[in-house]
Amino acid sequence: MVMLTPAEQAALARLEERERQLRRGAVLLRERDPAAEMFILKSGIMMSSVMLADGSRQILRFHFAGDMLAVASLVYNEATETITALSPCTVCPFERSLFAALIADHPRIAALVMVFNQIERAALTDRLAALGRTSAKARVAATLIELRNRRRALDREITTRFTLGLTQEEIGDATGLTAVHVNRMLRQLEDEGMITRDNGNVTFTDERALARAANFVDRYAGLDLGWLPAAR
Amino acid sequence: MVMLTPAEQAALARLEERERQLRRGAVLLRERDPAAEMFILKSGIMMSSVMLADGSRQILRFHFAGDMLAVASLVYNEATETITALSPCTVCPFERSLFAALIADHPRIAALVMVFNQIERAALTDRLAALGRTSAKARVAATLIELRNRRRALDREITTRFTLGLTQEEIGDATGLTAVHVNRMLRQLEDEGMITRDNGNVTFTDERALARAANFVDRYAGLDLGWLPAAR
DNA sequence: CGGCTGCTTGAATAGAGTCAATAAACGTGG
DNA sequence: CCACGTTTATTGACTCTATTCAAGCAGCCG
Repeated sequence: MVMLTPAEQAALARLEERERQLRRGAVLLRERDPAAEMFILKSGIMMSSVMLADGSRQILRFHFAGDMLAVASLVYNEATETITALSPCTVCPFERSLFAALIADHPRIAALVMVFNQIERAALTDRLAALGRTSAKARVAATLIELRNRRRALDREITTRFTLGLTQEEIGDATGLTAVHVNRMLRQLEDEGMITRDNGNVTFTDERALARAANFVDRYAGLDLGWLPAAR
Repeated sequence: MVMLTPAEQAALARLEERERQLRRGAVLLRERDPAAEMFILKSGIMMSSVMLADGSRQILRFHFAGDMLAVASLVYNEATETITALSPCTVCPFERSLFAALIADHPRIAALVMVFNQIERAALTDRLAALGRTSAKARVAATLIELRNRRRALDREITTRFTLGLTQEEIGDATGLTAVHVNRMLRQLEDEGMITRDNGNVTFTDERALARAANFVDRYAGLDLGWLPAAR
């Protein structure tokens, strides 16, 4: 989408010098723990979540390969979110000071980071609107579509069938529902012919209807990167 | 908090060369309209919101003096959010190309913009958790506290009494509730002795209890800006 | 085999929405 | 300054969506 100069590529590569493996369920960073590191997610799927006073959990975001994690470490001394592996993962940790140097030296990379910030902001506000103003069924449908799309972005083989990789409780924590109600909504989507399920996999059987049920908006359409500053 | 060099200050001042006045209710930017401008909010209170297919509205964020608006114009050709004045406002419009030049020339300002992005991200995720996992009463209480705090940040006179400046319907659109239910929750907070109300003003009579009811977290505590690159 | 964890379903309950009617506040033009 | 129309606030009665509680089942792993 955007061509990077060799110098820029080399600078980015420095962020990926170290690697760390995580098993499903492993916690990369826990809310309120001191944190001065950031991470690139190299492979696998992770999530970030927060815990509320009453012990309930809200999943904020799912992370896929290529995402930059714990960017809040730039600004906060303590982690604001818990980051957990949903599948076996590889992450590349780096110091925030290294990142600071990177954006000071490479304004175009700084600009690109802002681009991703804005895309993420759009994703968060879509979820906000979904939680505030859409039905349980719509939220579950939207979650299914988002998971499929992000998986598909990394693996062109994937079309209508994919591995969910989440428990129904996790879907509930992402959508603000109970696991029980998530189950009922999945059943309803199935009964209405929009999806079928077979142990952990979901198949979209009427994607049009599912997208309609989900109030889906594609945030990667309509991107415009023409404003980026010139390479240095 | 952070000292800017004269050159940096001058560069920032260029963003505020033009001014535009808005009346309450005026729309600065409408969702899906083409947009290549950004804005600094100089005075007044605004909100950004999205409209859903069924005509319901979700308010995403309230904006106060000093906020940068429509940052998504950096990345999207069409506005992703509607931005509306909640009081008489003054905004300073500028081209996104001017902003691109600014961050290319002044890495420290680029870094500061990222800081604000992250603070905003934290605010959005707090709201996400509130919508997903807290009761109607908690959401209304949290909204009251947020409005008071942001007003107080600009006007040290304000302590426990402040002007709401929002209709109950607007509070509902921010919290994902109906206006009717917002009314009931305000009444309940009043009956329980946490607030009192007099035409459009709210007074906190038991702030401790209100903060507890709201699950409140102060996101401006724990900031750490030591990582910022050196001035150039 | 036995003990998890996750999935499924039903019945009862609670929290928030809808509908409707009234009252109060506000704004505007005469 | 007042009258009138509009928006906003308030409250009650009823409905419905999602939660809670509970029980049974399936699959997986040591």
